[in-house]
Amino acid sequence: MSLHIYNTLTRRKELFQPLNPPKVGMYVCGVTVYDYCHLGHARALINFDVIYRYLKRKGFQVTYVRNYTDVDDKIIKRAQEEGIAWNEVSEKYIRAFDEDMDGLKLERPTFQPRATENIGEIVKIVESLVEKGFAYKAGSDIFYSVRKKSDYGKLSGKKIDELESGARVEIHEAKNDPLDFSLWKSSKPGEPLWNSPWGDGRPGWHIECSAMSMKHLGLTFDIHGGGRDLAFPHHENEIAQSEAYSGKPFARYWIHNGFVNINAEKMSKSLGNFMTIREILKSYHPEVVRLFILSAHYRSPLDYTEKNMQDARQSLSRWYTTMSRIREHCGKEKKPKLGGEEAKLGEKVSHLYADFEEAMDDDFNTAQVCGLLFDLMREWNKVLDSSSTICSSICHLFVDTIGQINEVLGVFGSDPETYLSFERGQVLKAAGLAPEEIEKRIQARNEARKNRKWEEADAIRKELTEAGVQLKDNPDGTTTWSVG
RNA sequence: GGCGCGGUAGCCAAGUGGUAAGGCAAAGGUCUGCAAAACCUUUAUACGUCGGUUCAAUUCCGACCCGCGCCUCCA
Repeated sequence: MSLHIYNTLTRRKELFQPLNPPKVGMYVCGVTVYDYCHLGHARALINFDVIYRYLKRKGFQVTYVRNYTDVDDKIIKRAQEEGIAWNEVSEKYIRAFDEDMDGLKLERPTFQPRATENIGEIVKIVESLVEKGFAYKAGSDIFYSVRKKSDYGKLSGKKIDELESGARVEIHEAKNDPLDFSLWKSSKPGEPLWNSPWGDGRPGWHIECSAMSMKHLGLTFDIHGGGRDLAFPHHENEIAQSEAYSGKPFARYWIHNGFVNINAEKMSKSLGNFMTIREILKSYHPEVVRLFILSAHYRSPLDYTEKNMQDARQSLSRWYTTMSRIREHCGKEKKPKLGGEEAKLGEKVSHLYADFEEAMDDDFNTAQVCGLLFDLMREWNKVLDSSSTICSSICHLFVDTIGQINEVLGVFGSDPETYLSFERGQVLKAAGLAPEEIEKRIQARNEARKNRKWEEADAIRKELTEAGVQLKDNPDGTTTWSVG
């Protein structure tokens, strides 16, 4: 099967056929750097990270561009509130964004252009739009005229007249039409400014993405993505101005991810119901965050609750516990023949990659991949429980395949011990316990057990359990502990 | 008001024109001094409601109800 992508433009899943295979150009709208990013941003970032990685895995040569919007009303407002320069604000939050990206284990895009570094390109496009009659000067501002092209609204399925009957369009007396949007804004005193044929000013919001995408990917390119909320007006306006400028189709496949909800409502800055990425990373391993996000399909709404996060954490702990068991068996001797359960497992393992690919080819169905993996986890535990020797080729094939899946999802493929000890560290830190302390308790408990003082032994165990530490009495008489 | 998306077990969540992946939670069992972990079994007469098409629909079509999103900055 080959890759099919749901295209917002056609509202259908379509076979993905790049313009110039094996090259693929992908542009994703980044963030406006005026504050810390929240989980909603993380979802978009992680989804497109996975899409980028999967396309590469499929053998495409992907040029991935994601911008920083580093000049904007909100940045200026923030700077004024804090009494600092506007670019101090943007610099600060670009750094924060980069830290969050690393925290979430995102791969860096091929290019991460900033609006302010592309003013020349922006001015050039605006000039051309004015020349061609798609844009006009009103006062010291330049506006794009939405009625100059008949297909305005094709991405979001909206019609200009219907939009205007809605009462929420901003009234700006300088505009010819309420839906016209600014390409270039004149600057007020104290605001950032660049020279232009229309006087000092700064770019409007939408034009930067047109300029930066076409600069790096060409006039027509393959994939353009972002959150659902960007489809209108941002992406719609990008299409209008870009196609008016180039006379060619702009992006061919439009991908939009769904929101992260809290109490069935969209997580957003304005509602104040958000969790920043850095807050979440204080309590959760990055892979837990990735698993939480990837366990739902990217277009579905995703509910953030503490319980759902804990579920993801627990699933991942179980996963790595099993992976740890499997690795132990990897080195063991080879058995010539496979028994019933083991043969069944071997069968599943052997087509795991194909199953993974089939799920991903179907519009990046990461939720299905998770199901696949947890199903296999049960199979493994079953075999591991019943046999002390496992055919090592199955172990190696499995670990190898998981490694490949991990390259795409950024989950499931870490060293199990590293992951589990991280989890241990977090629980211990929360409980204020040191490993040595736990060992001491275990010894005390085993002493009590030896003397058949069960009550005393159980009291110690209960104490540790309440601190989040689980004890496990092994068949060989030793006691080990784990968390979560 | 316009446009769009979605309603699957207690919860989260895939999926299919021929009677529903996976996870969590719950119950019973194996194991254990008791536990924990792991494994086994059980847990949706059925996928919002009502119609229609069909030999057959949860899956297609229509209407309706409910939720959400966009139409203003927003991932």
